[in-house]
Amino acid sequence: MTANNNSVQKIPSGESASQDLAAQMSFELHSAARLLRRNFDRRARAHDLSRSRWQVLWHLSREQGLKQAELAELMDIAPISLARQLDNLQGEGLVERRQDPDDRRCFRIFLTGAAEPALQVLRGLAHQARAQALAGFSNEEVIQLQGLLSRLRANLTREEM
Amino acid sequence: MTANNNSVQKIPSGESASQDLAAQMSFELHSAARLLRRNFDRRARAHDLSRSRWQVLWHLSREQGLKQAELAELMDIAPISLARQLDNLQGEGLVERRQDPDDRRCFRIFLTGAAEPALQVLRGLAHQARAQALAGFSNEEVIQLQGLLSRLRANLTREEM
DNA sequence: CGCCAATTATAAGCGTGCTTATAATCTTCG
DNA sequence: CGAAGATTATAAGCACGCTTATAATTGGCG
Repeated sequence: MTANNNSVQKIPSGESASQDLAAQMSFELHSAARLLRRNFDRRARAHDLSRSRWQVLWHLSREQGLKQAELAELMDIAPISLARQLDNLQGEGLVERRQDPDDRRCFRIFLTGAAEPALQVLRGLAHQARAQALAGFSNEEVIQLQGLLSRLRANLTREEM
Repeated sequence: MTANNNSVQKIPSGESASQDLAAQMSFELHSAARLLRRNFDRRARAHDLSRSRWQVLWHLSREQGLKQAELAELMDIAPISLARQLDNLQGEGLVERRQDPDDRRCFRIFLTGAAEPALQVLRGLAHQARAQALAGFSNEEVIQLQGLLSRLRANLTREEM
């Protein structure tokens, strides 16, 4: 029952080489994303902002007045995940839920004035994190990376299969 | 106290345009990584494999006999996070901890024979997920993406600042 | 030798995402 | 109108990462 197989079979064909490349890329992607997140988190913690908080604030700073479901969709998380974050942020007075006058089921989400200082800090932190991440990248390379990721994302987004 | 500021100030300078680009790229990176993960998870769930499980198995299939701390380092997660996964995997008989003869503090981690079928499934799933993600990508583009991500990762890895 | 710092694994508890289920409300259509 | 189904928010409970703290062991150094 302890018969482990140590032989790491390297299949030599071209097909598998391309697979190996893709696997390595996936790993890089995963890893890069986590490092970026972690890097930002580390900076943010000193300012009492945590990951989910800044994500919500960042999206709200781009567009306010959405209902929760819409915002969640935009952020690409489940509505319930957002609800809890909003509970916290509302508790701290950074956002507010306003009743939609036309539909009593839903709220519209807005930043409060108290959020502005946090947003200022946020922008600074994001700037720092990206400066480190993209050190040595030309503007063109950033565009290139953005384009490739965007295509990859589109591939995965459309009809789940 | 509800004085929210709806004006989304678009600062027009070139410096900020480049910042905006970088911000967009960060979002894409984050998003692409999550979608890839989620896509794989969705496929894997049907086979009773969960994310952390396959990550551990995948790394082990590349190198066995590491101690937990080393494996965790390789996987870029905290040792304690790995410990819980190994508890589960060991409970299912897919991996085993062998006492290191020279250092009674640590274990060496190995796959058992029972892990092989899971690995087979895993490779198939990974193949599918990547095929979807990289649809329409040339081999060169994958290499390009891999290279850019690798540089980004290196930037974030070295000395935490 | 004997003590102190480092290393290894683990425990406790938190944050944040998810799935699944529920209550309230809206919309549609017989 | 009124019942059925969709939509919106929320609740309960799980998965898995993290930080911080603890126990066992090792290794170095007075």
